[in-house]
Amino acid sequence: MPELPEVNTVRKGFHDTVLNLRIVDVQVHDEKILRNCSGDDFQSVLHERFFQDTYRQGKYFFGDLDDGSSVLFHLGMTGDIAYYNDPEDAPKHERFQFTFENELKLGFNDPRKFARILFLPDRDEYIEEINLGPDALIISATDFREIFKGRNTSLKAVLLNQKLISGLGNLYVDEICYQAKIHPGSRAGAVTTRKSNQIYKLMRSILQYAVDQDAYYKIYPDKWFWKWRDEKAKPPTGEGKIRKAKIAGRTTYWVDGVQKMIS
DNA sequence: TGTGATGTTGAATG
DNA sequence: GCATTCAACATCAC
Repeated sequence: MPELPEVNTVRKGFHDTVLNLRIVDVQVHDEKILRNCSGDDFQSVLHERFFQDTYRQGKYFFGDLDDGSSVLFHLGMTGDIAYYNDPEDAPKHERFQFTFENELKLGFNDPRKFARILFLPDRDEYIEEINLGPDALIISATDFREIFKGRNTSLKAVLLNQKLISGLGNLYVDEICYQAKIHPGSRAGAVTTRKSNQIYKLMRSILQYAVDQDAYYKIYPDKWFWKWRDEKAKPPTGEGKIRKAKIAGRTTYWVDGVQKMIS
């Protein structure tokens, strides 16, 4: 599920649902996704605290607590948050659960356990420490252009590199490359300023649209590549042929004859 | 039944 | 430092 728009939707739900509600109970069912503390530690640092604000950079979403510390929710591939009152409604792969003062429960669901949950005394320090790149919706056109310069790797590898720009994942990168009519395997260093600006504009419009739709992909426009990501499908315009290959280690689709390779 | 999947990290290799 | 590839994580869907 989660690239920038999906993570933002989860953040927004969290923001609108649990802010300023005191945590009265924490249950950890599986500590594996807690990456820097034990279940017991997690429980004791959160007990009687409340979330005051949220912050997102790329796919990293933070709940900021009333004492200045934060909890990082990185959803990995299958992380999601459910809210419920009846314990019977707990999601199937719930890894931990908060109960708030109004008896509402937050369940963190994650079938594949790729999520990373960290307790952070100082989130800004953490962001700096891991060298997380600027958010894809915040980076300037000028800085965006810089991330390609001198790089011998593929365009796709650069766009997926969270240390250069954060928030893009496999699906949105393919969508951006399709709409920009550029082959994802193009050499990053060969991207011109003109092309970079075009990619930048499309990236912004695609992400902003998805964010505005709460990442509800079923209502994305028919002309988007999204719905056609399938080797056997006909390209959206009827022109060219859909291809599939591994690029930057990820399954990549593009339309041969429409997306130009630059090298 | 086997395969691959919206992600990240660390290790090993060149 | 840069780039690539691989394994690891655990479950589900086709």
